[in-house]
Amino acid sequence: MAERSGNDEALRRTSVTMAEVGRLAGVSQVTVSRALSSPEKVSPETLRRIRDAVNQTGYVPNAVAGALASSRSKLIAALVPSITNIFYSSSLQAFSDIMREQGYQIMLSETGFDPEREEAAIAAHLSRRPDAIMLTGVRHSAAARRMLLNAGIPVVEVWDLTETPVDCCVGFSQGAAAEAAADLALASGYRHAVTVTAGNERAQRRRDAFAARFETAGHGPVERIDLGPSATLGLGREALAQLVERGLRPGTVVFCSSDQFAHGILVEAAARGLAVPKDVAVIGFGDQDFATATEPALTTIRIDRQALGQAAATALIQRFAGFPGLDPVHDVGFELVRRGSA
Amino acid sequence: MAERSGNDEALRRTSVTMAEVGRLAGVSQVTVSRALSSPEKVSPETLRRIRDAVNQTGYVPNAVAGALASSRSKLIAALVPSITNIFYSSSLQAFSDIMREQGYQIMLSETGFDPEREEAAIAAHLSRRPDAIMLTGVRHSAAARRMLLNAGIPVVEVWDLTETPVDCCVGFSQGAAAEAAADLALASGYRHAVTVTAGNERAQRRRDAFAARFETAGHGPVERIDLGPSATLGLGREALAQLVERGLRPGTVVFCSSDQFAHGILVEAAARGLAVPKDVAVIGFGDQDFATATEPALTTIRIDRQALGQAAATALIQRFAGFPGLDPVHDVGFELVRRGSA
DNA sequence: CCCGGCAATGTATGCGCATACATCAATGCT
DNA sequence: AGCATTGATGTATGCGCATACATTGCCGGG
Repeated sequence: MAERSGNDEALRRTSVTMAEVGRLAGVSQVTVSRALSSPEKVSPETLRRIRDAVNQTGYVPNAVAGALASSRSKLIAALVPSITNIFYSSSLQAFSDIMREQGYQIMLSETGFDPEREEAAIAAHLSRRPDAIMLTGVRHSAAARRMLLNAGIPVVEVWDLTETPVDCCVGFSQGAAAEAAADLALASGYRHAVTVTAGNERAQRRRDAFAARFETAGHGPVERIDLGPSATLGLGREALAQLVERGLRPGTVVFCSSDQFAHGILVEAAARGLAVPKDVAVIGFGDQDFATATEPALTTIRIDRQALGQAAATALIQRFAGFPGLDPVHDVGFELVRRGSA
Repeated sequence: MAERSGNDEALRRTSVTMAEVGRLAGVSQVTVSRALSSPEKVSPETLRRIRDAVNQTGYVPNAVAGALASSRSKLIAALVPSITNIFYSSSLQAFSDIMREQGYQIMLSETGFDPEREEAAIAAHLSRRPDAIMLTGVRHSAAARRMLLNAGIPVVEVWDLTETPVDCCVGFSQGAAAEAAADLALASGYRHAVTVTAGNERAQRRRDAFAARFETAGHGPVERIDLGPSATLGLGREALAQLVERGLRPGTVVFCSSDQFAHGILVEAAARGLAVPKDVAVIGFGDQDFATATEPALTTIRIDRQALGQAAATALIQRFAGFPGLDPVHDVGFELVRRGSA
């Protein structure tokens, strides 16, 4: 495996150690260690010799040994439901960009919205002794919570808020966001509502909050179309098709758990010659990049996913720096963006 | 940090070790090690006591120490250009699902299509002594290649093919895929072509191959619209708008570097009352989930991203098992999917 | 001229585990 | 009965580094 090489001086199989580098530079292992981690503590001449030796041997520090010795791994565990879901991947991207700048690397696992998988992943990750862990959501199995508490490392839970985080959380109120959408729909005079919801708990909480608000206002019952775990344009189209077949009442607004569904509804409406928002109004969720470019543009709930990931990273960094008391609950909010579709 | 606890017996700060578990179970450290890694070598009674002790203490194995002692980390490094890009995230998902089943965990970094960032990420990852590494693309800096070869671990490069992989590669021919699209366009009678291309090297190779084929057939020159790094529906719309302003010739086909662009062109065409494929034909790339649900459905090049990730994982697993000679180059192919848009 | 202080380097140690090897008792075989 | 074999466990060791502490030489002030 990777056996070509040969063109290099450095073709050992057993990897180079600090001690070998030191031997070559005429110093001890510890001086090499210092030269790499705090060069100002080593004389310029020695530093030069050590750097030469490093280059000559192709030395790559063994961070495993370093982590064992120092009990700081510079690794962050990150658990997301799904990396193919732009919600999570884009906030993870912002999160890991900041962490990388600080010299941390990311160990990633997907949980598939499954608490059992999450629990297994937490156990696996904790055995690597990460310096911190990022979780998605605030609901975890009892065993998971126990492991996290015992680990004694900073923990940040993202995307949801709770009064009782394991350590701290960064998110927004799903309920408040959905209620804001309901209020907008009511204020705009829509009197019939349908929810189109993906099969995950966060989306369902929004659905329920939207429906409750709408029905409390005396306009109900809200019809619910619950779909599978993945939010696709095609499923959105089918949802509207189904709705039309069952008889679409004028003044109906459709509240979607993601912009993909909403977009599908727009496409299907266009294909059927229905006018949006006149014949059917649509509210999305997420404000994804295409939301401004649909026809009409999507009214949706914007979550600043970048900011969410950054806030999560910042929370951990603050904890590393020893400000554990700082804002255990951080609300990044949401923004209802009114465009053409509702 | 995570200081609540208290409700548990196990509220130490310095984490439990095998030796402590052993003390509690009345055996030595090594017996605990055996009980966990090969329980069949330990008597049932001892095993029971050890398991009790593990539960009682909330023992979490320290994989860092394990890795140092055994020089097997059960970690896989994975480098992708961008996790928010569904191309890479979905094949990464398939890749890591298989790896997880085999007991491996993933360390992830993004390279942003930047060889320098890639090189830095490779160095950082190799210091963690992963058991293998997955890279995207086959072009790497000289230093990166050297480090990879010196590391002496299996390396798999995905998404592209080359005769000279560092170790092995799994992908398809970008050029052949683009040429197939050009052939379809030519066979369908389109005589003018435009490319709409995102700012990354793989997309550009497809653009060039498409244009070359089209022009070689005597129909040129192919007009090129080169856009930024991210492929969005909005940019696709703008591309068509720009094209129309410059005077869209009848019988034009637009070859896009991604389905997002293609979708944007469909949306803009609809908004302008242009018929697809009559007034303008569109070929996408990727066969993303929405490609069947657009109006009309997208003609596109399908890449089986799942299969790609799985093949990459399989290649590594085979190498672990000691079949290093097996297919250093694995072509997963592509499929031209003809739907309504061209 | 002597001593305190600092800069530069070295020595010793252990992080928590896997692994090679040793021990010991029980068992089977001739 | 004697010996090899096997099962169950223990002892010793070191992976490669960080860290606490020790050492050495040099400089300047009193």
